[in-house]
Amino acid sequence: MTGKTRKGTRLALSGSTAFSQLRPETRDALEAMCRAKSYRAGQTVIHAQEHSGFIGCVLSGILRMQKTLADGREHIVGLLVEGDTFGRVFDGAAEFTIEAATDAEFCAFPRTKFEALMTRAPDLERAILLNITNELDRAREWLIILSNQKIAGRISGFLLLLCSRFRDIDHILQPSPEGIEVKIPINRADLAHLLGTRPESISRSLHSLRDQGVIDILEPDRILIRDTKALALAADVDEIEAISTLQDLLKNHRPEH
Amino acid sequence: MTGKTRKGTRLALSGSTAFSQLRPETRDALEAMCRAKSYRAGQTVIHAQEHSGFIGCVLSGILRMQKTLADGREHIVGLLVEGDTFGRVFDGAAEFTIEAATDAEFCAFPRTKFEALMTRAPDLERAILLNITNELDRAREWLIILSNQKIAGRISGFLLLLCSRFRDIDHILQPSPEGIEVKIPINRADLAHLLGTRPESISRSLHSLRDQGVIDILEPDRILIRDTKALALAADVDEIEAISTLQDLLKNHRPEH
DNA sequence: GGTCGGCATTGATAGGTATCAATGACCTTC
DNA sequence: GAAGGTCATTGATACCTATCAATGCCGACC
Repeated sequence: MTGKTRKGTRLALSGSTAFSQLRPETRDALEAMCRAKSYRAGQTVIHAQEHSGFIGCVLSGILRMQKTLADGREHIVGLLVEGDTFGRVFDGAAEFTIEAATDAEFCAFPRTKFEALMTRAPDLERAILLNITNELDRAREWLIILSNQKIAGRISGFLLLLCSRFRDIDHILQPSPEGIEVKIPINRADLAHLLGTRPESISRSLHSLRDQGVIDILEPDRILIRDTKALALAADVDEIEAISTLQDLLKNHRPEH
Repeated sequence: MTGKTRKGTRLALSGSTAFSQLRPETRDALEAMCRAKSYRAGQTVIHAQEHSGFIGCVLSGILRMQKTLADGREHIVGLLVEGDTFGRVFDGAAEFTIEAATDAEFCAFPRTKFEALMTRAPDLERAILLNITNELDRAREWLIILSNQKIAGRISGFLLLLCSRFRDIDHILQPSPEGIEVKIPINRADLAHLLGTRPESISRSLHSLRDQGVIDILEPDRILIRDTKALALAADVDEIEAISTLQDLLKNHRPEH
């Protein structure tokens, strides 16, 4: 069991965008202090306003970062997938609750030890800095997507974001001759919370996009993107960069590794 | 002129949340490398997709961070006020354009020198890390505000955010016996871009809030918050934390220093 | 096999917002 | 003082979405 944990962790740390550039010594130190954890869908990993005792790095599954509003509704501010890190370093309590959207595993680094290592290993501190910088850009891209008045536009933006962000995760994205197949990793209610709307509207907009021939709905959570250009147009986003991402995906059309 | 620049910079660096905790040597090094710049309203400071040559720290005025969409519309992802920093360190090109929303001054640190100092001075690197962590939280708070379906709710959230974030900047916030007076630092069009809507809707929602007695519109850009509780309710936000911020403001009701 | 519960979908309706168009207030400029 | 421009506001209308309600689908569980 320990062996299994170690192996999974090593894979995760080298695969993670945050930790891929670390010096071997630093990575060894990280592996030595980490402990694998697994949660079932719906469980809470970190409560908002609580000083979490660890920094986490997702190994598998999806975590959602969210805030519960005064009226009980929840809004999701981000999803965490394999390779993503979470938890605050050198700073106060978490602002958002983190819950498992699906069954999920992650490795946890004790906060105190992690911070001590950061102070000792400049490459780790630099890696964290770069990681947060990217997170910030992603959060701001979300702002753009959420600012789209029409729900179909937000969904399009979401699908495009999945394509650009999860392009190497083949259980989410799967290029095919007919287009790009996207596995939506969360249910309609979560998707609605993420896009600032309601499940009914998600459903209607998705089917509207299908009727226009932009996408196909293979299953409720499996979408086939047919017309990349129309999708980018609906998303009202920088067309050129979105399409180039999608074209890349279609070209790299690897059968399987 | 040099003297004036130095003085302004020193004030800014100690007042800035990002740099307030630095060691004196580090701050001196920063001051030595910085150069004051000023822009007029509407001018572009950094173009999106460009490697900016400097890191900036706002001294006065308002900068807006934005992205131009395919159809020519612009969406604002954040505002920068005095003490805020901008520009990317150790990473690629900027994702967003930065423009002066009002006449503005900031001090610029040459990127290469700044990065060299960061590598040399761990306290600076740590300060930047904490700064970006806070930026990230703020961006995610924006996500919550933008997820509000009703425009009046978004405006309420925006006003509350101004109160919590700019509580020490007295040319923006001014507590009074009747409530809190807020100076909105941007015009209706920018506010609409920020909140993902249109100027007409901003106007209507603002006047609707006035008719309900929640706020007063002293001038188009001067809002008096009368009923803090109703505002928090409209914003659909964590009532307790929002109200406590506002109560604090009303208590500290300093006449002027 | 049958029942229950979660989830996606569909329908009907009321309410809110985008959009187009026009007006008015204020400031700058000549 | 007149003219032009920017900006906030107001009005009318079509469109879109939230909401409530109901149906159908599917897997879990007994």
